[in-house]
Amino acid sequence: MRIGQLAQLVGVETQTIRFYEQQGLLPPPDRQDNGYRVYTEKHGEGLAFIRRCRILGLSLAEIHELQSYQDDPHQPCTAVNALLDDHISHVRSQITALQALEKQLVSLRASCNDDREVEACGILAGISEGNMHQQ
Amino acid sequence: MRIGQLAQLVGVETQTIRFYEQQGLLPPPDRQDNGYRVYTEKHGEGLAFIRRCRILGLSLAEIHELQSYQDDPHQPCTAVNALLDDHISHVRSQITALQALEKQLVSLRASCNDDREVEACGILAGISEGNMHQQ
DNA sequence: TAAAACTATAAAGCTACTATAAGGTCAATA
DNA sequence: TATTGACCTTATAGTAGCTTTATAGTTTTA
Ligand SMILES: [Zn+2]
Ligand SMILES: [Zn+2]
Ligand SMILES: [Zn+2]
Ligand SMILES: [Zn+2]
Repeated sequence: MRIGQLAQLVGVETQTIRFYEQQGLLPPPDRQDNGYRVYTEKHGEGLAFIRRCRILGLSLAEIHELQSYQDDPHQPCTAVNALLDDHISHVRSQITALQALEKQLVSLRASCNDDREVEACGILAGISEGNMHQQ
Repeated sequence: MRIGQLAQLVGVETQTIRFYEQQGLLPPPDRQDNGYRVYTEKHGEGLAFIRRCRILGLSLAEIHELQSYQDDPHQPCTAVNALLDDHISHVRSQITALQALEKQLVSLRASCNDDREVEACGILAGISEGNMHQQ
């Protein structure tokens, strides 16, 4: 299987596959005589794993960590679970921060209607005066 | 006022100030004979404005846009209000996406306890098998 | 006077790709 | 046979918003 086929199979661009290889997330495949990469089914599984992790918002570093656990299958999986717990709390704190931000933005938006000049814009005034609620 | 004092006043690093100048967000200040930048109060206000915008999650491009409106104070402020509306909807869609992600992560987390080997980890199995709910 | 603290520029690093450039390989076609 | 087109290769730069590093000159302080 060449790189283009693998890319289409998993739904990724070819450059992304080379990038993962370069980052050490995908093992370097064999090459044909002409230098073309040749992939096996295992590479497909590895790449799909990476992509599903990315969809879950895991960083490449976190994925690398998960892969290192997979290489040691008889260890307890405590670290895997902890990694996910950490990630969940990251996501939750992002949500909290964005919700606070939304509140600020909505209240700022309420300080202006559409019938003013820039000079009198309640939004610009609100930002300039710095009367923003601290989070 | 030199760059270090301005930085301390606004709570920014000196490099950040130079960066904003380079990006065209802060007007280039006068220089002393030795080349040191000399800032006025206006620069302080401008920098504080940028920082408050950043706290509100506005991009440098959005800030630049706001500044261009400020340069034309007798235009109607419709564009300012629209910019904020757009930004609010960006933030809201981020929140929605993250909440969906959190759900997925929590359900994945529930598929494992702490007393397994990596081989049998419900989380790694869940990711590998790809039985993830589509968003 | 010499060290500490400050300033300057330029360039690289961070994340996770994406895009571009310049070129080699291969099968099918005119 | 020449050439088109689709595919592959590497290397390099761009994205956002800084932060870090390197190297060097200046001012302040001990
Ligand atoms: Zn994470
Ligand atoms: Zn307005
Ligand atoms: Zn925005
Ligand atoms: Zn587990």
